[in-house]
Amino acid sequence: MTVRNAQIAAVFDEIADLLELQGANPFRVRAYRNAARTLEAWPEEMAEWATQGRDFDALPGIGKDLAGKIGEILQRGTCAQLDRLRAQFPRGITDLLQVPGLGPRRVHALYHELGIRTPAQLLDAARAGRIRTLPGFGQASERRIAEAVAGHLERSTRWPIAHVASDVEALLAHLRAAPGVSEAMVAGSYRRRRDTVGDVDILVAAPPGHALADRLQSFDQVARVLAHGSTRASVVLRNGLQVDLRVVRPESFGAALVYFTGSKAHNIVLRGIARARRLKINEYGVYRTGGRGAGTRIAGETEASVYAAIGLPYIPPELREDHGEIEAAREGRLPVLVERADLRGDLHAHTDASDGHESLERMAQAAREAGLEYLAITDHSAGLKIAHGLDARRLLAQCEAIDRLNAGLRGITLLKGIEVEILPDGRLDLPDDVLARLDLVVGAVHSAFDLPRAKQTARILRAMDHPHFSILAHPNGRLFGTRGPCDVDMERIVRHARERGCALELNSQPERLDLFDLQCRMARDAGVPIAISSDAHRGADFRWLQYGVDQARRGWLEKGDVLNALPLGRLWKWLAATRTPGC
DNA sequence: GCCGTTTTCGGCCCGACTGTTTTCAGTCG
Repeated sequence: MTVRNAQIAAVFDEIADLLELQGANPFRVRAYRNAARTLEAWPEEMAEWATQGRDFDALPGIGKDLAGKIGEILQRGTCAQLDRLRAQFPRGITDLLQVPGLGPRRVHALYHELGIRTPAQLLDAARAGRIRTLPGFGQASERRIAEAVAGHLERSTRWPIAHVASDVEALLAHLRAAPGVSEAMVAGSYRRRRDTVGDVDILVAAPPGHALADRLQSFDQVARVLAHGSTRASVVLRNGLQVDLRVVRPESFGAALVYFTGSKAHNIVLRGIARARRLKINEYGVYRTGGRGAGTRIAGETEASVYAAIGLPYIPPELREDHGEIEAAREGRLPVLVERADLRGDLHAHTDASDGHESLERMAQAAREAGLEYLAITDHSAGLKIAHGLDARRLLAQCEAIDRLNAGLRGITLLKGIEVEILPDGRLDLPDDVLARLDLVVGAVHSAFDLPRAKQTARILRAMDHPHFSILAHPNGRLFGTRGPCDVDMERIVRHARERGCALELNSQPERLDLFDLQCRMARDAGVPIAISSDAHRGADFRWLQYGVDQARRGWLEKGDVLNALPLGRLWKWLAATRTPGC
């Protein structure tokens, strides 16, 4: 059994939870949590490091002790310390920590005073009126806990970012229209353009004493109010999304934007740099802490002023994860991130010939209106029955139709392609002589998602070895809310793509956003081009490209890393070069 | 438990809100 980084992180998180319940030194708890976050985000597997004899304490935040525990977890799947801690607490008690409003102290009290060890028992106790009897708890606490547990048991915790965009835009417009508001922006993971968000943070610049919490509550989508003070408020929208509002004076807007955009890890590093310079960063600005000028505010109106105050250039929000961006900023080697306007074409789209909803002509027109110069038509192949996939005869007929259409099109060129099924054994779903007549071949897995890692990886590697293979579509197969990613060895796939000279897709559909951000970075580092593709099934879907670009930026991609940022002439050359010689 | 431009010990980000407190602890982000 190979132990993955995510499993090591889960062990460290559970240790952290149990140490918290035990009342351990909070900084010790934080060390475990930091280690878990580092491992989750690290692009290379520690199991691989172990076979290479590399030392785990080369990871940031991992010292001798945690390095030893990583080694132990790789061998046993757990570690002695976790075993000891588990023996001291009832199984599953850490679930209680997930209930909003319950932290370690209160869970400790609930367990020791009332014997509560599960969310269901907690709900029973709250309804029976037993919680209000505990010191430090009252009737209000009891009611809120009951609501939180009931909500916790049913609520989905994250949304694809595109699913909340219309609510967010409407709410921003509602807030901006309030008198006295000079700016309103989204912060948090939404602004960092993560693929999913758990809640939405909105920041507003307005004079002190402004009744913005009331303005928030008057938004017609608000279902209930969780909290409201003079500078903060939290509400839950009708769809269950939590929105946190913060109000600051205009002169603090930049500092507050840095603060609430995060990530938390990024901010902690910024504060460390500030401390070393005898400065303090909070949501109101950057302040001197030592000498005669102590307390003087030296920055904060803009984000750039905050970064400049600690000697750094502006860092784009998508990079603020403490994944090396601060070191890069210090050394002047921040990437110049790709932008939507850099995309010259789109290399994955469907028509009504398979499961798309519009004709060739309409898709071509919509692509041109989206500012694209070329569009690859890549309908499904026959193996995907549910999508009415194309067999060789229908595909060749479509090729002829594209040739005829191209002859009359202005401002857009259609490329002849296919999204061909990668069969479970790694063969492609169409004959070689048919694939040879296409401009590009996009290969995709739509079946046998649950193959074991070695077989799934070998299946994809074999498909990539096909002489006409161009791009691997949605490489993980994740469909948010439907299925998780396939178990594949992405490092091997990236290495193989480099050796084979083919590309990986970053699928821009909001439920996919696949490649993931860290994998984009891995591909970039390996020199493998990425196609940011819409996978459009109707003309309106070209708007998804923005979400793909957002994720590409999180993966540190520059224009030069993106295949469809090439002008058409250079794309033709790339496509010709990627075909294995002799075919 | 980690770490070093205050350095191998003594720090570790910091402020707002809530509830139950009568001055603050717990939780959250």
